[in-house]
Order: sequence, then structure tokens, then C-alpha cells
Amino acid sequence: MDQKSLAMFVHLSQTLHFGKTALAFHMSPSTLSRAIQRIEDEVNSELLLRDNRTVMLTEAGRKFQHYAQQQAEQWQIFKQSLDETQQALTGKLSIYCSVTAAYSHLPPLLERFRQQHPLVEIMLTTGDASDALEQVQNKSVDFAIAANPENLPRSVYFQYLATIPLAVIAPTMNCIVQQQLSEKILPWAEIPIILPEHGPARKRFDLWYRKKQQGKPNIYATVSGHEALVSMVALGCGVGIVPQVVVENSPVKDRVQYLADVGEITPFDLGICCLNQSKSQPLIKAFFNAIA
Amino acid sequence: MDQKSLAMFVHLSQTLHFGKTALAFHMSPSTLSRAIQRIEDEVNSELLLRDNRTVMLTEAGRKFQHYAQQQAEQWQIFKQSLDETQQALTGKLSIYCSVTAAYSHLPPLLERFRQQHPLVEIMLTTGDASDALEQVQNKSVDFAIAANPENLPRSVYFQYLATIPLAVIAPTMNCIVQQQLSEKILPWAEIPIILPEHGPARKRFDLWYRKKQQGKPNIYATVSGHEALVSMVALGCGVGIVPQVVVENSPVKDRVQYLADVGEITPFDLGICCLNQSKSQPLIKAFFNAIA
DNA sequence: TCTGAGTGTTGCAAAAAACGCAACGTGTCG
DNA sequence: CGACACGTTGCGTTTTTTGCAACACTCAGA
Repeated sequence: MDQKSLAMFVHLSQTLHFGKTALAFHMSPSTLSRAIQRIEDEVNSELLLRDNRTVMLTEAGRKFQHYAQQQAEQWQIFKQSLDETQQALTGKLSIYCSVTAAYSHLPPLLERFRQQHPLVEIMLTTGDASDALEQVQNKSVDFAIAANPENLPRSVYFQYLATIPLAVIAPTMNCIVQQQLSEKILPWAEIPIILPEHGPARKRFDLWYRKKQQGKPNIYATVSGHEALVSMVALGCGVGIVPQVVVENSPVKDRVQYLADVGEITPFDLGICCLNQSKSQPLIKAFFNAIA
Repeated sequence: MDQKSLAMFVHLSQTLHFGKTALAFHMSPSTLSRAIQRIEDEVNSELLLRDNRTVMLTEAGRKFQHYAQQQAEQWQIFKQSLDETQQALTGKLSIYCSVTAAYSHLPPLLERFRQQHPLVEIMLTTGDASDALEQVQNKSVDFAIAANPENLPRSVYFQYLATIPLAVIAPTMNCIVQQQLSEKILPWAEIPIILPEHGPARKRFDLWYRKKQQGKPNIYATVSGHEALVSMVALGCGVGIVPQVVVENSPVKDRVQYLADVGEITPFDLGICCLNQSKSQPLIKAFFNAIA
């Protein structure tokens, strides 16, 4: 019964829903189910009553919930007390990510790390998110914030950060694209489209467009870097597919609009990556430890 | 990082000796070593400094020790609070053990269990400890207190209770045996010997006697049940080999003496046994839970 | 009554973790 | 220097955990 199991139980005792909690912890419901069974077996009491439709805490469950929360709290206190003791690490840590990630997801991570290890020099490089994994594999950087590709190379470790929904965006200004979009049945084969050169967003597009069965897309341009893509859309060059978060952090945000009713585009998982082989290095370990 | 690992660390932080702690937890030093490494990895700090000769706590180690002890305490409190909630179990639980075990090792186990489940009827059968495992496999009883044979059947579960040292005993009264024992070089081939019919003590004797290379032993009698063996020795029939604890609980204790300098006899492990398949039964689980 | 969506659980095979043994490196003491 | 004591590491084996797919069950709406 480790920290993680306890956290899972606490979460579950609040949602009272195996599916949701399993999702929150990025595991299958069966795994969660078994983990709870293990706990119940260990304390030799039923903690949750499940009747195929609802889940509810038993009396013992409430007590365990209290115990688990208390546990987690003390664990936090202990870790914090360690931070005080821990002699400061020094050195350089290089990180690669997109401009957007540097705005949206990196700051909270770095903040906690720098608080614990103020002497470590952070070297941040920004660029096309699609190149992130390559940068890690090259050993050009220690870490990268990257999307999880379907086939993650064996050599890299991936720790989930967030789920990134994609969106189809169009210019708000009056232009040819605008007119095409105002038609009843969208002429997908004609609308100029701007795409990422490669990377998960590109793959998502290919999949999504094929579903429409509209023949070949009219690809106006491919660009490297989602941020540039938003600019091009804003300029009226065409419609594009990008992560929502990129749009929201874009200075031209109000010159593009989301296209609704374009069908589901499966979001991708954003995470922090490093080489498996370097996971044992002190700075790397300290970083993961700080963001955990 | 489970309860057991924490307990191991606490023990180790007191002994400061991997070998001893490993022994105390019935595992190999390597397992303990790795468990500690896992913990250190998880907290990302060295907790113990080992320099091939000595082990000492670091500052972080002291903090973790405090945390671990606190953890264990809260776990106890939680379990106890559960006991209050737990609706009383009822039924029968049958246990088999030797008369000596019923005196020496059973009472503390039963006490805790009966406190939690006063409605469960305990059915205790005493007999030769060597038959204990058989009784369990027969399903004649739910539990038995038994010695761990070298080749424990797959079907039975064994939980360690104590290490039982064996001793060679002789009568204190004046008799032939006395005279033989007073000789300078003990005439082992002539001294009458009383032995358990079978079981671990018998095996230990065979091994021990063979080491002496004195030819065939003069076996005066074989008896079933260690308690009876002590009686026969007390009566002056010969010397015998039995668990020390049997002697100490014997009413004829002062009519026998331990023979010193007879060489090492490897002690055996005493434990509580049940069928693996019955470990999931509520009463059985409750019992193990109570004695854990 | 039937169907379909939404739940949690279980059989199974694959993957991961833990274990013990044996060998090793490194100190200490006679 | 040689024997010993102690913790660690390489390696093959065993145990545990995992996710997928199939299942069992309930409820809502046709």
C-alpha cells in the first residue's frame, strides 16, 4: 500500500466513480479496481460498496479516507522538511519546449524546482514542439516538453503533464476563406489549409480529414511551429489545426475563431521527457522529484 | 514504499546492521539492501551512510526515521479504530499444536484475536507437533502451529513465529547414563538415546549424530510428542534431543540437565500454518490480521 | 419487453518488480 | 599476508501488477 494507492483511494472516495478516477490517474479501470481490492484485502474490510450502478463509502471507508489523507499530508511535510536539509545542487539543466509550453506549462514546474535548487542554471530553448523528442534523443537537451507520439521510443521516458485538445481555427477577417466557410456545405476540398510540417498535430489532421472523405485537402502551406501557424491563419491564409492552448496564448488570438462542429479530434498527451538512461542523474532526479 | 519497508528501515536505523535486520525480517541481506535503496531513491536522499564497515544515519535518515515511526503509529491507530467498527465475526476456528506450544506460543496469539472477535469459538487440539502439518493438509484443522520442514508443501502457507533452539538433555538422577556422561570421552555409541519418532527434531538429530562419526547410535526408544520424551529422559532412560522450550515448560524440568559442548544443532522455525486455499476465508483472514 | 449505454469485475497473457543465491569489492584484525 | 565480516551487484527465477477484452449487471428510453 504505497502513497499512490492511497491517493487513488482518496480520489475515488470523492468521485465515487471508478472510470473517472482511473482516467485521472492514467490507468485502466481494472487496475484501479484491483488496487482497491488489494487495499480492502489488506485492511480486511470493505471500504466501498459497489452495486454496479453506484459506489458509496462504508463506515470503514470513511475512516480509511481520513487515514489516507493524513498520510499524504505527513508525506508532504516530511518531503518539505527534507528540502531544507538537502544541500543545494549546482549545475546546468537544459530544457527544450515550444514557445507556448514555455508560457503555459513550464512556469509552474520550474518554479517549484528553482525554489528547492536555486543554484541550478536553467538553459531553456524554444522551438517547434514536434522536434522536442529528437532534441532529447540527440542529447541536445536534458528535458523536453513534448507530445506523446503513438510509438514512444524505448529510450525515452515520458511523464504525463496534461491533455491537449486540438482545435480547427479560421480567420475572423473578411477573406475568401470566410466566404467558403459561410456556405451551407463546407467545400473542404477547396478551403486552403495550413498544417504543421510533422508531429502529432499533423497526424491528427490526416486522420481527421480522411474521416471526412472529401478527397485531397487543399494544403496552402505547411509550417514548423504551431505559433507561426496561428499567425498565418490570422492573416487569412486559410484554416488550420493547432492545440487550443497555442491559440489562447497567441497575441493574434482575437483574429482567429474556432470552428465548431468539425468532428472529434483526439487530443494528445503532453508530458515531460528525458532519456531513460539519464533518469538516474542527480539533477534529473531532483527535477522529477520537485515536480512530482 | 509499504508498511513493511518502513518497519525495516526503522529496525535498521536502530541496529545499524544489515545482516541483523535482514535476519530479523527473515530475508536475505541483498533484499534488505535493495529495499533501502528503493526508499532512498524514492525520497531522493541518502538516508544511511555505509562504508563497508559501519552504517550510520544521515540527517535525512533521522527525519525519515521519525516519519516512518509516526506512520507506523497512525497505522496502528487506524487498524484499532477499524476493530471497533467491524461487526463481530462468528463461527468456529480449529487449531492444532503441541502441548508446549499451547503453553508458550499460542496464548498471546489467541488473546489478541479473541479480543477482536469474542464470538468465535476456538477449538484447540493438542498432539505431537510433528503431525501438525498433516492435520492442516487433512483439513482436520484450520490452523496449526508447526515447525517449518525443509520442503514445505506448496499447498500450505507458513507464517513465521519464532526460532526454536534444540537442546540435548540428560537425567540429573544417578543412573547408568550419568556414569557414561562423566567419562572423559563420551561413548556416544553406547549412551542410550531417546528420540522423536519423526519430524524436524528427529531430522536434526540424524544430521547432528552423523557429524560425530561414532557409528550407530544406541537408540533406547522413540516416542511421539516431545513432552513425553522429556519425561523419559527425566526417568533416567537416556539422553534426548528436544526443543529447549519444551524442557522449560516441563514439570520435570529440574530432573533433566542440558548437555553443553555437544556441537551446534541448527534450530528450526516455528510458525502458524494453514492451507493456502483457505487463506481467503473471513475467519482465517481475521486471524492472520489479528496476529500480524 | 427489448435495446443500448454506462458501470465495475474477471480471465488471461504479457510486462515489470522483487527475490535469493553466489560472486565481488573492500575494509579489519590476528 | 590471509581469514573474516559486511554491504552491494549480476543474474536467473518467481511473484506481482498491468491492460485488454469479455462479462455481468443496472437503468433509461423506445
